[in-house]
Amino acid sequence: MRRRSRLLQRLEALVAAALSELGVTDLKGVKIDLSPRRELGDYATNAAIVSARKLSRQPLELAAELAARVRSDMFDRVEVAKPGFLNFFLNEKFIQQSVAGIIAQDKEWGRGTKDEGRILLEFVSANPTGPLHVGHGRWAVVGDAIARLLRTAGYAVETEFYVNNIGNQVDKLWASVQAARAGQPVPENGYGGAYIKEVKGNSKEECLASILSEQQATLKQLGVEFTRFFNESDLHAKGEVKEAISRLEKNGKTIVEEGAVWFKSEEMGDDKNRVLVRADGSPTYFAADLAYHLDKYARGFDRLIDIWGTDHHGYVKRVKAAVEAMGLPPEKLEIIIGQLVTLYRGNEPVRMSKRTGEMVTLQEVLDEIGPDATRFFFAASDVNSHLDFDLELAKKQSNDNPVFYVQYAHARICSILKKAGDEGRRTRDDLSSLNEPAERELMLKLLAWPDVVNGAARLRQPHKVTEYGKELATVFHHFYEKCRVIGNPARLLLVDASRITLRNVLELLGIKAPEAM
RNA sequence: GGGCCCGUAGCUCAGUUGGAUAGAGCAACAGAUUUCUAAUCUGUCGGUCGGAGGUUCGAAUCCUCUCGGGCCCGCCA
Repeated sequence: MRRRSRLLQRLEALVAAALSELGVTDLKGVKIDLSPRRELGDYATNAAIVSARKLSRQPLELAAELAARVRSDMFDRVEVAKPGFLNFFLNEKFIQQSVAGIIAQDKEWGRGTKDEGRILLEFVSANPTGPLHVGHGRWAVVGDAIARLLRTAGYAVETEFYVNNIGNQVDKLWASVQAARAGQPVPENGYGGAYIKEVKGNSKEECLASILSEQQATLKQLGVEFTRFFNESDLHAKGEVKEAISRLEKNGKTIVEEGAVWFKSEEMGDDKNRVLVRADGSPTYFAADLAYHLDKYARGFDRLIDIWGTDHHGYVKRVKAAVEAMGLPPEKLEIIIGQLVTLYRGNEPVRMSKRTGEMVTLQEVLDEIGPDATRFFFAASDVNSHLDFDLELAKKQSNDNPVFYVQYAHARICSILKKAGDEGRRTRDDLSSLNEPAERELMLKLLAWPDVVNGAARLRQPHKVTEYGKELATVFHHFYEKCRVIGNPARLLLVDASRITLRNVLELLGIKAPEAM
């Protein structure tokens, strides 16, 4: 059973009980949701429509019977509508009491139960061969927002950044740095970016450390902190790469051909077999990555989540196959594939390549539009969608960017509460005077917050939170225009509940909730 | 050739475990401030949900085909 708000849980229980009285115990397909329009009530269920067929009954008739059996002081009335929907009209008192509960819960408002399990979330994992670019920014923001989302939903989450600190790429980096210092041209397949000349350090290791530390500084400025940075070299040092390969060998999943050791992924649905150990005896990136996953599994998490760019999507099948072949449960591993970011300057796409050196760094974007707008912008779109990031627009919009709209609502609230002073601190739980449409809309929107958190966490979609933030700000601003607050204790309580909810929304997104703007 | 993702208003995007009349921001136009923050609000304009079939009481959402765009198919990482 999905975790839901108390409000929805209660409605579900009522509907389930009524259905059960009519002989329906199968709840498959039965949904309870917010009504699309207020004339249709506050919440609605398709229970009668879905169940009618199982009973060979007319939906409208069944709906009428259900409506007669659903009785609660939660709502004033239940109406039956067209195809067979049941529309619930919530009782004012119930809504008001629920809103009063928000203030009591404060920072806990919207949080799930604490014991949902342990999750390891890996994201960004950029190579330490150059500055983070805009694409990394998307994963940094989305990954961090998902981590916060899952924590809010009740999971214990650790976040990890995998550092590929050995191998061809880093050798090429060092060669490129040396060439640049000697005034020589960029080596074959080397790195030609302008930053190469700036890299500090007198050894390969020092260069890597200096690049990594710049990446970390950028991430910190963005407000993204990792539980740990995990070095690929540690896997080799601890013998885990050999361990991963020998596990596959032991399970008969390898074959030696042309001098190389291959993982027999073809027989597990992959297009072809994959090399684990090259003919020269060195392990591939793939082998190290398997060791990394072996290590993650050994650490006892309930679930492992990786966020990868779509350019790695073909890699999913072979990693899952290998995990299974190592004798580990593949269903614990969840891989989120996100679409890439295309950078525009006006109508002109900006090509990004470390090789040619033409790129826009995450640091530059941060310096230009700031962490709050950067975070909101990246968190606001579905990772399944390709993102066109227009630098000029992002900069230009900085004054009517949605993030400021949401923050402004919070600042406005704080201003009101400050002005109300002592009056605002006179906490009375009597909200019974809140009966105007604008007040009701605001209260209902506030009460939806726990379900927004649950839904967004379950689907790993932080953009649902930004959407909710925009909606809540809109409803609040509307309320503000209609209803004078100061001098009305009940409204002050409602405003405080709005403040708490907005703050929790922004907190969940890692965006500041300013008290003044 | 095979695979994954996307296609919704002029622009950027929400809306998919199938629900009722498809939404918002920006842009454009017209308004609102003796009143708690105008970074706000109200109204107008704007749609063959890429296209064609199919399933269903019901499709932007699911299936098939098709068109368009992005990405992948290394003994690179």
